[in-house]
Amino acid sequence: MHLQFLYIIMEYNFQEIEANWRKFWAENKTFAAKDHSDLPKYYVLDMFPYPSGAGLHVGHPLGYIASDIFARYKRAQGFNVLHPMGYDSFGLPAEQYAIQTGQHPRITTEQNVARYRDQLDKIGFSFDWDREVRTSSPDYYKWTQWIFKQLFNSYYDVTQDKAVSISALIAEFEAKGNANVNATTDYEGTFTAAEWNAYSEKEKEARLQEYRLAFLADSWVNWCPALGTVLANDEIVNGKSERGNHTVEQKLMRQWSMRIKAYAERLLTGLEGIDWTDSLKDIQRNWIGKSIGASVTFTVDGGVSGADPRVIEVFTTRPDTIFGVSFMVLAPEHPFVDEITTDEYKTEVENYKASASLKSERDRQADVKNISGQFTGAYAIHPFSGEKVQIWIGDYVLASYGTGAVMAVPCGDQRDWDFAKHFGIEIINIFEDVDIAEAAYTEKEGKIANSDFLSGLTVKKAMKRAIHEIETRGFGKGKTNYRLRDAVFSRQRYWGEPFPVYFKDDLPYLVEDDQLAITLPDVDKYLPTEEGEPPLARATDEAWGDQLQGDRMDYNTMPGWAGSSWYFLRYMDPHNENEFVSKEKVEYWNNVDLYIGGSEHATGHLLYSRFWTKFLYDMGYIPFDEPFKKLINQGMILGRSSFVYRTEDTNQFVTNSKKKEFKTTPIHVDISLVENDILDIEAFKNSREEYANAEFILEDDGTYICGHEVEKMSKSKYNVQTPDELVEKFGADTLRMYEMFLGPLEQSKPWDTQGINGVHNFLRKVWKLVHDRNGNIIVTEGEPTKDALKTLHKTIKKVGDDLDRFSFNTGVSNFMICVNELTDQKCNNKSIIEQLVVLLSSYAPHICEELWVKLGHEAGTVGTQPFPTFNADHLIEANHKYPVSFNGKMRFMLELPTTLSKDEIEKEVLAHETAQKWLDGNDPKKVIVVPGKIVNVVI
RNA sequence: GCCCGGGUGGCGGAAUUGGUAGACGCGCUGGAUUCAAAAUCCAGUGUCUUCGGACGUGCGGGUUCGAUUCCCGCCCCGGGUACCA
Repeated sequence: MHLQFLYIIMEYNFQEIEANWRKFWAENKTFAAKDHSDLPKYYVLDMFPYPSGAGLHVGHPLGYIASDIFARYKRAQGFNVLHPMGYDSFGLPAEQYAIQTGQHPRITTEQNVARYRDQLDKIGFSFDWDREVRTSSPDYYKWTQWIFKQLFNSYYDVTQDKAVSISALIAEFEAKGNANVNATTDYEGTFTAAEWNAYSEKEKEARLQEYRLAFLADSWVNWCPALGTVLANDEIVNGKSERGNHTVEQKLMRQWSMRIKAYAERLLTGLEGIDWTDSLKDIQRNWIGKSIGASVTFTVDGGVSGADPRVIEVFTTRPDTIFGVSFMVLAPEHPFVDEITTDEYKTEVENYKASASLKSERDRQADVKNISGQFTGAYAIHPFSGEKVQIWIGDYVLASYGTGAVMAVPCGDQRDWDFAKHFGIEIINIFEDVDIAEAAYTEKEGKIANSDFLSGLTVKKAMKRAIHEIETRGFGKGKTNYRLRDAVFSRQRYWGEPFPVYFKDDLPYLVEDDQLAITLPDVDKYLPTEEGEPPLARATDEAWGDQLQGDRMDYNTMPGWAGSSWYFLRYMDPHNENEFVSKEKVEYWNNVDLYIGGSEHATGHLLYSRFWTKFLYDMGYIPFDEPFKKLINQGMILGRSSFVYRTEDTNQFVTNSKKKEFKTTPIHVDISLVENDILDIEAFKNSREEYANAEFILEDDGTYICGHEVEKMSKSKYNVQTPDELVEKFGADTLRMYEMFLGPLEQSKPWDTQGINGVHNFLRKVWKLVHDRNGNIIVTEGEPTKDALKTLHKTIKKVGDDLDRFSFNTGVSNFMICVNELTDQKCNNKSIIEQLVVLLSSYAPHICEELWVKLGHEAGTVGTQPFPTFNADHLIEANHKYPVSFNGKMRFMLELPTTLSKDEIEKEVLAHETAQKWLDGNDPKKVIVVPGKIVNVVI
């Protein structure tokens, strides 16, 4: 017994080895990144986690392991690597917990961070922990507030195509009014310098708010009564809140917003220069939703009694089809509807509006197939033909997109076609030689007909000509529309960044820089006030202390994406008290070379951080305008749930193969009670009181076999695998390699612990290359064999190539092949094993550090060894084994010298007896010889 | 509907430029070792087979001496998005 225990220790005592090296790395700050270095820099970043109470499961570290291997690889290649980690520590779960328990979210967050840190440390990451950031720390959010101030103090100058200080705009207003101003704004009117200078302070500020990049506006927001807060569009899934699945309604509120629309075009074109997957770029492109076309005005016939004639503006992507317009449709909510409706149609229109408003956005979408609408009795004048066209209202036109009105071209748009057919409206065909009897013609090809000056032109030319005519005749202008909306930036929550804003006479004023950070005041409860004010309104004057200014502080807090939009910059200079990042450091580290994280952030974090980066670039604070050069989305690791089958209304469980004989309900069973699908019946009985007296119908061999299913890992499915227990059982090196071995990084794949033994055995084999059974070092000095050199260099090449293309799974395979071959060769040669250890150290750092020392080197230096150099000479072979095919089917192998010419190879092959057999006396029609590859004989 | 991915043994997956399909690992089968079990080691493992071979990468076609790989048409799965004018 005692001997056996010793024997195991001698073999590969990963627990002791890993604990020692973790301590060594921490004490020696082995992975500290140097801010000043002659080496080229490389920045490897993970999306920092929100520290939730549930801790990490095996899916979380997948990306961290990949990025860590890559960071270590880059160090070996001679780069000065920045590889930091931190916490996105503001967020709703800690606040919800505070509401339930009264515990301050700061305490909850600190506890969770400690737990995360402990879990992360166990996996042996090479993070530079001295650079840790937490978005909820005042040292950090001081600068989030500072960036907000910069946004508040800026507007977007369209002519210069960049953000500019608002003081330049004020100077222009004072000197010349807004006549020459070309800025992104919601303001459409004009004023002179004299008018501006006569404005009251309140009026001036109201006007400026319409230009600022961070601004206050009454906006329709997604209000979630259950959470007592506003949600961003991407925090809503299918009309319900992403967190908690609560109902969301529309509400008009005074909110902070970010004028991200100003950056729509640059966010789009910037995608071209960065190495992200096509699918992710597509998601962002769709989200920004650029459409090119024209805005065209139609005048309402006869006007409105006692007022100027109403002019309806529409947006169209097909100005070339303008002669196909046979009616117009307004959204039921369009402001002109009541004015233009004739007395004759008043009742019908009112009824239609009422029924449309009852339908929620969701109902409308679900009801796409049903065509509905109502004629208003009014007509508009076609700008070119002068014909009268009917004006309808219909709920297929959305008030929130474009101008809330469309010019309907039934021959060229399927929805318009359906609408016209349904209501028997005329369909004008303006396409040459196209039949539109059955459906609209939506292709952008062919020629336009029946269209005055556009007739005979191709669609492409007609578009240009149409826009030209529209502009010269004053009916409108070429225009580009974006689906992207400005982002609401305030939340009625407690656990977020307070705004550096106070109000005086209801006007917002910024807190001075030297008074930042405005820290969170304590409150008695983490809920909205009785009057529906945010939780910060509960803070007493004492709680605010000397931070209190003006009539009151801003009671909102910033959304989750505020802190995460710039955190990658703070890692470069985490302790700087005077700047968010120093110029010198941001110029050295520059943007992120490799960013790894989930694709669920495609339209949130990844868009907002690009926006802020472009803004900070415009203001001259940073030298780049894209934050993440290369992005990899790691796939999800799915859980493998186990099921037992209970027969209905009993306490009797049926084994998997017999469950069909009964009426059963599948019940999730904790995966820790199951091994290789076999249920530990005693443990199951003990797991819950209700199972104590359970009865079982077993397999014929007396076991209970569980069913299984692959699904998302979650507590409620009892399929969560934590990394901790695996590190305990197999070691961090095994876990790291196994997670990589599961499959391609980007792919979703099921978690299955069965295979982990294979990887663990691999590491034991590595250990055995250096040790005998008693733990003695057995490496030999001297020249390595040719075979060993070939094995090593083949591996150097493959592992290096695999790393360069982020194929971590095949890298692990290649290590296994290498070690299998060296074991077969009985190779214990020191020079070979040393290089293997250096190569392997990025994947399995603990064991490699240990072996490196045992091979006689200084502790902690394996990571700084240069990546082994590949030498192709070792792979040169005298012979090549040719697969010989007949008509493309492989028939036999033939080993031939690599020096042979094509003709000589052909001769040798045809002379071979097996070839003669397949030829069966016939002459080959053709023989294809690819030297060094294959031979194919065609008969 | 539209836009992206993907479909290969019992399972996870490999095949990087059109050149031996199934590397590597798991699982399974048989054997060695053991009082026994675990662990370890060895051999086998795509399907069918009359043991010659035939078939085989979602389905149907095509290009090619040769196709998992390229082209055309379809089916299924995953993700994104949607009366976006």
